[in-house]
Amino acid sequence: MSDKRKILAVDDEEDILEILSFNLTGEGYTVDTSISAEDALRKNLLQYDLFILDVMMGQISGFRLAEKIRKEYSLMTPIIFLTARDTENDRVTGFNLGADDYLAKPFSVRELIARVKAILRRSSPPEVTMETTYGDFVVDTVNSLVLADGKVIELTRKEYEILSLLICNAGKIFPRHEILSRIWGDEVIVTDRTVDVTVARIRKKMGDRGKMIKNKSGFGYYFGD
Amino acid sequence: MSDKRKILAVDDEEDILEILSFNLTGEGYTVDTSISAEDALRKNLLQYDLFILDVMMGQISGFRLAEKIRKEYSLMTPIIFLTARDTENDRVTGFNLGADDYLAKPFSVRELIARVKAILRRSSPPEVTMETTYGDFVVDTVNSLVLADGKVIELTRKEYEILSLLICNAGKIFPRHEILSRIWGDEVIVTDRTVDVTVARIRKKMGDRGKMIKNKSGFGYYFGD
DNA sequence: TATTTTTGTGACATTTTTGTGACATGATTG
DNA sequence: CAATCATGTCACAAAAATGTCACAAAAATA
Repeated sequence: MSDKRKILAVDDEEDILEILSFNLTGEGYTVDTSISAEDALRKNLLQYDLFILDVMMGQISGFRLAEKIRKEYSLMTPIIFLTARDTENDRVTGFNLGADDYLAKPFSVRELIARVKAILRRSSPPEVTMETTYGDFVVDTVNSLVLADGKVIELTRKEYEILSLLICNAGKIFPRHEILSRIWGDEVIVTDRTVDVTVARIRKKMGDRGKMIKNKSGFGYYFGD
Repeated sequence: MSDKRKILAVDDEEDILEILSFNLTGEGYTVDTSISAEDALRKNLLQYDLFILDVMMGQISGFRLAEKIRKEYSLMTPIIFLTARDTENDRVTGFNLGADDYLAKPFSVRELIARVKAILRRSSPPEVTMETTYGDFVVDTVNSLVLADGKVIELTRKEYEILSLLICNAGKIFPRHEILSRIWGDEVIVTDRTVDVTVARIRKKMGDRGKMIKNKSGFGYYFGD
């Protein structure tokens, strides 16, 4: 996997695609384009680091496509919606889907690039490291596994994400809202306490080693011994 | 200096302020509130990272207040306008002032949070490792730690916030009410003496170095040797 | 669709932190 | 050098944060 960021732009206007492609390629990104949502769905969507979706397209709207992407592919991959409409309703739908940003047509190229950069900068850098080790713990980010002393700890999705986050940043304290934001995403609203319960479950599955997930009252959780 | 984002909400409805404060605090932001524009102008507006302004308020409207903020304080600090009216005209006025967003009442808490997050994320570099040093003291604002001679001083939340405030502004004297306002926020009602007790606790945990937190009788606390 | 697994929530127990009153000590003012 | 006010200290109360469990809701799977 190259460390170049890959973007998929979907719009039913050839011109727009060209503008996007030309300018973002110029910034050093790899850009693929699709003239329709259907077309986009034929691609391997896992490969992209960012989606730019037009809201109004033929059969399947940008929102519907986003829904599909979130549901069937990466939950965290950022999305920028392009829209001419600026009604309250559209905005809300976008945010609830987990959109990271909105861009109203006609947009300035400058603004577009700024947004893309901002978003990609904060979304995690391309996976160079596939294994992180701490003590006798190994986090295998390729297979989404955490091993303790060579043995796999059976974790569910959320459990894995939290534990790997903590181990990969051992020592660093993560406040609840930070964990929520990173694992659940910014738009999903779940109680803070959900984190506690999930951590409790992880600890249980870790048996004795569960103690290594520490809590600093008032600050958050961290990993260490 | 904390890396927590500070928000000032201004609305003439007590209820709205409470909703804003409660929900945004829950997301990890520090929230101050003002019941009027006049009240808001009495605060140090430079400290905030985001303003949420009601458009329709008593003497001075949200727009006027925004104008003042832009003119006399930060030009770049984002503003979210709350408004019941949703006419084309208002929108334009708002955006011309440099408003970053609009939120029509009644708004959904979910949407509010999504907007705030989106705006704040955009407006600032995430996690720049910030370390302030004074003598052999180091304040690590990313991990919320204070180190003395390389060793971590175990502090609770409030303790940490006070100590880091003092160290990061070593030499500057902070009157009690200033500390209260900064750490506890403006609405909370706790005795001045609480500060004393907390300082005492910090001093104890610092052992010998506790002496470095000085008090100037009648003025307040400061850090130095 | 039915079944199983995962995730989210409320209720309650436990632990940690924070706040307060009472009193001691020290500083400031006239 | 009183008288007064500000600060230090302690023990305990109140509140907040965290841990834990049982169960409901939602999602994944068969």
